[in-house]
Amino acid sequence: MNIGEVSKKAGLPPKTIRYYEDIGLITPQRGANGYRSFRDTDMHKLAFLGRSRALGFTIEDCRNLLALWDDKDRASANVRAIASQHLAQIENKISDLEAIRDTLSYLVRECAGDGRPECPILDNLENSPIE
Amino acid sequence: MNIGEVSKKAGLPPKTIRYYEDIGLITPQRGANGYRSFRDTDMHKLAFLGRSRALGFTIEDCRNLLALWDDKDRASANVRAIASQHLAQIENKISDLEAIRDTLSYLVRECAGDGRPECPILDNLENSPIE
DNA sequence: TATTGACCTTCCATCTACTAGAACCCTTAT
DNA sequence: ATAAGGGTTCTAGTAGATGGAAGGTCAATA
Repeated sequence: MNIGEVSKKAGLPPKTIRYYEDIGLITPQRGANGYRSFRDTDMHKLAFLGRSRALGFTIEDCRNLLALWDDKDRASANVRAIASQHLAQIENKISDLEAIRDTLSYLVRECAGDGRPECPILDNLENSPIE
Repeated sequence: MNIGEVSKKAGLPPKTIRYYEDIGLITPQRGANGYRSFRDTDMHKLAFLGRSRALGFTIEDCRNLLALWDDKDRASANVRAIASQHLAQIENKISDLEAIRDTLSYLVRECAGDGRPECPILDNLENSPIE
């Protein structure tokens, strides 16, 4: 399989696939013409990577998850540790964003948004936080 | 005021302040010794930038907000447009993260997390999404 | 056979918003 | 004189790709 076909099947752009090879996540073989030649295992890895990245795992997490996936003697505890650490970070990020959202939506509500210069949003950014 | 003092007052690292000068957000004067010499307006701008960034506005948004702040003939509609666009992005990001959080927390709950190799997390990453 | 067009290759640059570090200058106190 | 603690510039690196240029390959057609 050439990169274009793999790209369609895995749902990843060719550039991304080449990048993943660059950083050692996959190691496709090469044909006589120099083209990358992907086997099924490469495809599966790419699909795995696509889903891991879609869940927000970092590349390094993906690398570790991929290694655990390959290791049939793994302990699921190791997988779970990575996932729950990531989950905790997601939850923190959600809280942060919710706080920002609350402030922003309050300010947007307060702002007349017309032709006049008075603006609670700028007032807030100029002075200390609301509360 | 030298950069160290401004750094403490504005709550921004000196490196960041120099970077903000580099990209043209502030233009402090220089003393005879080559040191940056910050005036009150620079301080206010930096504080403004600190709060804008804390609300997640991009540097380009900050640049525009700063220009509107300076413009006493501004229309608050322009400020509100920037803020509500940003708010919409925040809300989208929150939704995305919540979906990820739900998937992850389900998978983490399902995984035994012991010494055995069986792992619903890896199973999910290997195959299609849960649902 | 020549050529077109769709593929593939590598390499370098760019993006965001800083941050780390090296090498060096200035000021003040001892 | 020298040492500490400022300040300066410069380059390079971070994460995770993405864009574009310059060129090689392949299958089909005129």
